[in-house]
Amino acid sequence: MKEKKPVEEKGFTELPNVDGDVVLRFAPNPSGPLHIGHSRAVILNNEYVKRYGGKLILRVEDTDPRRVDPEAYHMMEEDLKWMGVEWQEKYIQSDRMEIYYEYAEKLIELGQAYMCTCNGADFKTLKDQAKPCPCRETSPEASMKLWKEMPEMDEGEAVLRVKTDITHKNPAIRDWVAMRVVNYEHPRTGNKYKIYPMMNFSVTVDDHLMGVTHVLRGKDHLANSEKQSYMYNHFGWKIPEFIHYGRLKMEDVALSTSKAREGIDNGQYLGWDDPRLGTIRAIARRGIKPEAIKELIMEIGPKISDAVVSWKKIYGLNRQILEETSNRYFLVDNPTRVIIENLPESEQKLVERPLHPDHPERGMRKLMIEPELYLTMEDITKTGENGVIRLMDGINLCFDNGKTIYHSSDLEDAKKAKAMIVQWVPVNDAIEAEIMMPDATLKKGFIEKSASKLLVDDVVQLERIGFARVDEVTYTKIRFYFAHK
RNA sequence: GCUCCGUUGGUGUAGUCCGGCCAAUCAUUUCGGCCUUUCGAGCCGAAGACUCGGGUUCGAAUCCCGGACGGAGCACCA
Repeated sequence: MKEKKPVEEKGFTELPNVDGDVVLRFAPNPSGPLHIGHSRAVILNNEYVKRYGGKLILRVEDTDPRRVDPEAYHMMEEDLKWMGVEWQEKYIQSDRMEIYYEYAEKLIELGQAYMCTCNGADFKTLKDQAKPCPCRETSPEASMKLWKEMPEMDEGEAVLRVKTDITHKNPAIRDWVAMRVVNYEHPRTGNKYKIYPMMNFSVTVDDHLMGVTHVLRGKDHLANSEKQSYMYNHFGWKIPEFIHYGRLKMEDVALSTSKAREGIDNGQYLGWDDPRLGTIRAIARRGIKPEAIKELIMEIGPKISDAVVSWKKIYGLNRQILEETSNRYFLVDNPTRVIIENLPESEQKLVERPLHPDHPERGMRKLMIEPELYLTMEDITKTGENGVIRLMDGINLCFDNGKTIYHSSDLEDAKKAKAMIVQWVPVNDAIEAEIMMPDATLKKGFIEKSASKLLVDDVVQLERIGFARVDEVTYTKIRFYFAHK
């Protein structure tokens, strides 16, 4: 038995200022299914909760009705479950509108938020010069009055702003928007609400109310963390630890949800689980195991610099898992049917090969050497007219003028002739098979009979081809999704 | 342009806070060899890095200054 490698912790460093249990949250915007870029936040949060104890909150941030895909709510949960993530509490922000209104009013009363009726461009001009707009002087009473009138307003007529420091050296931080009017039907709440909180506002209220101790978020939120700090201070709330991780980029994969959606809509991609996409469901369908993703993220950790991950890296991690669990089968792709002219009766024998070379206890596969066999076209071509080819655990063949001729049966003969040793499938009981490749091309061929026992989601190693996940099994055909070599 | 942040082999990481034990860790990758009737695994070996320039210091990957490169933000998105 091989020893299982210990889980490398590497970049998975300690969280700062942990005092007992931690409360963490994963807070996605429901705009589509999760992709591998999300896995950094997902895995890190989940693993830190496991390490320190405490709880993980799933919070769906759907406060922009225009950016909500109703399908995403359940797709995201499916993806999280596939990744083995367990959350103890779940909130949906569109259920919490009244809470946000309540805190907006409190902030107005504190004089730390004001209704601003400037148009965006005017405000920006002033802001960029570190000058307050006239609305900043609005009294809490007057702001409150305007706030109450806000549901009657149109988009853009007024916003609620949180006071920060109008001279802050980073213009992005200056007096940010907390609430705005949105005239758009929300997939969950319909037209019940017109005033929606901005992410910075709802996040701050929720993180405080939910007792979040550590906020793990992408470094694109660096400025937001600073914006939010002002609001924490206005309320006298304790600021959680903010940890910003860098972006996770995948080689050759467009991760953006909007681009994927576009491609799906125009028929370029097969769906959210198209093998070319970087979505969690696409990766899952290809037979990548959640443990491989977890190990990847654990190695990268929560550091702020970006990480560029190659598929090879993921394949390597996945292979360590699959190698142990995957049974072996012969599949012949791009098949050519050969008829062996002079196959001796004595050589028409049963060949047995283990399902897994390291685990004989899993049993054997049985294939009959018969005159009619499928071989891969490329193997025949490479062998050529003068070469010898060996059927794995079987016999040696050569080709002459388009004919296939029995050569010998001893392995030594094959070695002497420098024969390729190839997989083969008897025509007699071959099962039709196809493999969906990572570039979404389809390979067709035949697989040996013993594969008929395979079940959907099994991952096997197709000898000399690579690892593949069983995607669909029918009476006449087995479809695989290719994982990697 | 402005504001912030980052930069260790092909890739990912350790080390950077608290300078010396770092001629730099581990993994993956690539290339050899052994083993093996596939691939993979295993074993052995090899390749390959501190962004650059100054400064401080007896001594710098580590501290300071400057440049380069890269990234993020500069929304009534999250």
